[in-house]
Amino acid sequence: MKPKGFVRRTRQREAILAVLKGTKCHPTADWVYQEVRKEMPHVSLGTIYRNLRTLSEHGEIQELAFGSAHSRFDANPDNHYHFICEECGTIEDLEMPALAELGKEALKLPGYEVRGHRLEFHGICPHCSHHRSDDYAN
Amino acid sequence: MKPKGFVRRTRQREAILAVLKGTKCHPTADWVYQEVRKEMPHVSLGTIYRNLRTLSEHGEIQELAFGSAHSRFDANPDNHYHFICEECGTIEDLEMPALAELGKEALKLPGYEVRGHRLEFHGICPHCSHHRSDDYAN
DNA sequence: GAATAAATGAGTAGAATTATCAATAATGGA
DNA sequence: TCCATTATTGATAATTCTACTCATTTATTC
Ligand SMILES: [Mn+2]
Ligand SMILES: [Mn+2]
Ligand SMILES: [Zn+2]
Ligand SMILES: [Zn+2]
Repeated sequence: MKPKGFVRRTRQREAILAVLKGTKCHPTADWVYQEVRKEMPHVSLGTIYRNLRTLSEHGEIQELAFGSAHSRFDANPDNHYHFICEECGTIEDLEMPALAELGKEALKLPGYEVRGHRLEFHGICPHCSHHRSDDYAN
Repeated sequence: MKPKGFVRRTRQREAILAVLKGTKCHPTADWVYQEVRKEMPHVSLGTIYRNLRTLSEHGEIQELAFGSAHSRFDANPDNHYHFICEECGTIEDLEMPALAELGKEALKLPGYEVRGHRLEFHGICPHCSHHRSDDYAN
């Protein structure tokens, strides 16, 4: 029987994945669009966005973004680390002290001038974890 | 004598900074806008964006964003770290192995389910570093 | 108080991303 | 091979976030 909600294999999706696998440049959606268009001139930009999301939801690629795309601001200008909830998007400070060794580790790269680093953890916050167990109780 | 290019102290900027200092929630520009409006109903959204940028350029606050706002995509779904150039925005993979201890460190937080972490270094890439010394040569 | 120019408010513009929906095409079964 | 189903597409409109414009206001120094 035909499963409901399965993922189809389309020429467009294959092309997008191939383009992404063929570069090391961590491209934007639009860059991928321009590349795919060379082989498939009628492809739609919406298709690119849709597939990039689908692919990353299925763990075939990853999206590098800060949570929900738009900027967040922090009154504390000193480097510190954050926990971001995948469910509700809240961002919380971690008490963990900034790791000086991390900077030194990366300084080994010849020619690179490392000025700082950012570390963030993601997962489920206690609040959302609660809600989830409520759901299972139904 | 009046210096040129100095930063003025305005009611709006003070209010924005006060709002930001008064929360731990890492708000968006719009959230700050709604808050400031309660005390200052005629404040403009443009003023909020302008000041948030000014304040972070002067190191009084920090902006949490992924480089140039829009998403980048990566064909490699496994966790690995990146170097981001502040000048040209290029993102490069680091050979550094993912640090397992980091996850364990954060797992100490009770109630949090840590699923992963992201680490990125920022600074100046060799290419831009070159250009910069060219500039000084003039 | 007057001169200066930084900053504001109101509106417009742009860029990135998402939503809509009729048409298309991938899939598994007959 | 043909069919029914429905995930996916292409084209376009709509949103959303952020930057820009410019006349007016206002903080700052003298
Ligand atoms: Mn913080
Ligand atoms: Mn990468
Ligand atoms: Zn949560
Ligand atoms: Zn660079």
